[in-house]
Amino acid sequence: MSQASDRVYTALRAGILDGRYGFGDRLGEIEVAAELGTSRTPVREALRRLGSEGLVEVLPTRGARVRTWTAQDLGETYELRAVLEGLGARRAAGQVTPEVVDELAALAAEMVTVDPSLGHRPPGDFADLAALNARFHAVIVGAAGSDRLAATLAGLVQLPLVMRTYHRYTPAALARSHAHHHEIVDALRAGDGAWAESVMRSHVLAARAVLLASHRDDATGAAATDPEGQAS
Amino acid sequence: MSQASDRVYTALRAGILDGRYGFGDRLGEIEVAAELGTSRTPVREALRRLGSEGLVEVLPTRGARVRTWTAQDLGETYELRAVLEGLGARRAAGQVTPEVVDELAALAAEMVTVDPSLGHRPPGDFADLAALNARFHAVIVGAAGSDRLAATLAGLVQLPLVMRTYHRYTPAALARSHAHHHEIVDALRAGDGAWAESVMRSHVLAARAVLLASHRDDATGAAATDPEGQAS
DNA sequence: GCGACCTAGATTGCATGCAATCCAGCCCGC
DNA sequence: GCGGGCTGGATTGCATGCAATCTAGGTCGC
Repeated sequence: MSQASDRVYTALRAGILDGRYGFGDRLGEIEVAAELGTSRTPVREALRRLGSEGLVEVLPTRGARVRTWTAQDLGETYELRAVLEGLGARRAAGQVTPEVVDELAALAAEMVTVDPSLGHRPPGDFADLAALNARFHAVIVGAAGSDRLAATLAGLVQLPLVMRTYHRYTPAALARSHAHHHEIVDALRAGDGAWAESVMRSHVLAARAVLLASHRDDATGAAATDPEGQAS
Repeated sequence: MSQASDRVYTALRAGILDGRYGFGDRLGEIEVAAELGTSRTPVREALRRLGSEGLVEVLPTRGARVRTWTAQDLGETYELRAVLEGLGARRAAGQVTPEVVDELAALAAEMVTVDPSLGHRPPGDFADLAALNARFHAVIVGAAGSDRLAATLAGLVQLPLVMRTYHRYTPAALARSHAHHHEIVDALRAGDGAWAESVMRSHVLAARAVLLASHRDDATGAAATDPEGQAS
């Protein structure tokens, strides 16, 4: 991990996720290399890697740009997440240990306690909620015990981080999200794969609806550049 | 596409798929570069790219090897294909044009005519059948109209090509495969997404069962190195 | 005789120079 | 005045040299 290539990859990825690089921004090899104090070679590798993950688009002989997302991209990605995370929940239901279920229950409970819309945090402070949510989903995918599934999902779950849409959730949508989390925990504890899969799909498709509605608003109104909050 | 990096990628990929490079074979940068008459730089990029697609595994400071597949890998990959191609079929059913359905029907019919088990080809000659089958699935994914789905599946459909398992299909399994193809065409023509999705999932899971059974045989008996035949 | 260390070879990772390609602006012709 | 072609600048793509790391073999010590 002390490899220069990994350092560049991590730095670029972080820069894209926290908005330091905006959509469509050009990522010149020389420019990035100078910025990170390395040569072009590791930068090239990092850019290609980010390209294969869909965070940047690399055009032959024309360099790399931070990928811009259309409403269709968002819809398709969440459709994939719905079926894949649903599969993960179904698999997890059949083999998850009580300890892991307890951990998920704790995460679901803690998410409620850090929900700004419930007055437990300053309004708009979705950082903790986003982190807990990401962990909740990661634990379930891990419990599914499929490396291939985890690898496939890895390239898909970064998108919501980029979009930072948690701050567009209405209190009602957040309450529904919490309810989904608790229901997923119950389904997993019951070992009911069909139930867990169904709720998880609903959960992701509900997030999809929020994101698409939010994106529509972005298109019509002015896009608020809120630095916090990341979506399901 | 005349880029050296692409040429190396294509050559390595072809070499892995047709068995010229066997499982676990080492792919040294210098060795491959000399073999293809280029320098190490494009070879490095091609290897990383193949690594991100799962065809080779790259270990830090230890080079790349052709990935070896466990039974679990195979099972997981086909499970993913089942839900993803199912999703593709469902989406396609809602928007496919009659012309594309006709093309699929033609492909399904032609697959029957080139099936060696039906006496229309020398025994063991699965090359045409595999090619037609790959095209059949690609057309459906294309008709789904989801770039993101297509990209995700792209990294998954290469595996059956590597495993070359068509030659392990029994005549009954092949007949079932043909029946699935025709049923998928009927479901698409009817615009019935639920039906199309269900059959497609069955189709892929049936292929999964064949592959896993075949893999078990490989483990017990001697592995026949058949150069032809590629699976669903 | 066996095991740990140490050295030598080989290979990957990084840096940098050069060639090819692309884009922008300008100039020329109509 | 306007469009097409062309040249200059900049950037990517490829090749290669050097340093860092790992593996394998041998040697020394116990």
